[in-house]
Amino acid sequence: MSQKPTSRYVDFSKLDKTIHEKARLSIMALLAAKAEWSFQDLKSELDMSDGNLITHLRALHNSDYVSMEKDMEKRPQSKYALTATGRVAFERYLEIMEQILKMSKS
Amino acid sequence: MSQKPTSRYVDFSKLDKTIHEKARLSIMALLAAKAEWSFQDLKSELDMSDGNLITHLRALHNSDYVSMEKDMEKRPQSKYALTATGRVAFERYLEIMEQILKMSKS
DNA sequence: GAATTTCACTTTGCATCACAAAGTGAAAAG
DNA sequence: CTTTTCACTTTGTGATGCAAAGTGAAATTC
Repeated sequence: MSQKPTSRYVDFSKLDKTIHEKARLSIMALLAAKAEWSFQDLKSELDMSDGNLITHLRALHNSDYVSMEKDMEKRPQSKYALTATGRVAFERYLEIMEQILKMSKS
Repeated sequence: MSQKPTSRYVDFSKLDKTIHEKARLSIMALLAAKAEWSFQDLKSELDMSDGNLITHLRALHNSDYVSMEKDMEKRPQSKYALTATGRVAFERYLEIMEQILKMSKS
């Protein structure tokens, strides 16, 4: 069933495309470093437009990597966090990236 | 002149976009690991179409990251390698990626 | 030596996608 | 009650990743 033969090098195809995109990698890294972020904090930290940020957050949410929690009691203030799935996927991404680093340095 | 304020986190905007793209990152990593590659070897290692591969190689060449050397004596057999510029840019990319790894793991 | 294959491309075309700008609706602030 | 803030949504555009098919020259096969 698996068609790609193993090589001496890293299998780059395993690099999760959803995570690899720069903007989303940034978001994932921030969410991994601090548990919960508001939309506003992510926005000012990453310096992205509303539309762009929400689009990437939605993409990550659709992959079940990020949870969106709307706090409806206080004015619309959403909280974003990694899901368990997201954490696992991100760790996997980091592992492969680390292999690339190792391979590239030697 | 520089408008973006420094934050506690990694400055993701410094991640070289030309290198970050998956296909080109793969190429750069392979060229960093082994000095010279033929078109054919890159192609079979990365499992990419001709058009796709040459496009990415050309993009890297246009940024002066990769040298293309046509060996005209023997049938068209091109050799690809990192330029000095390319090596520096790639090392810089790896440094930033390493910061992201560190930050994400703690 | 004619036909086929290999190689390193080029061209074309499509579909995805990043991104910005402007709009929306509700709540809070003034 | 008007304005601002917040968390979005909608729309539009340009870039770009990628495959498929073509090209031309050299090497190989017959």
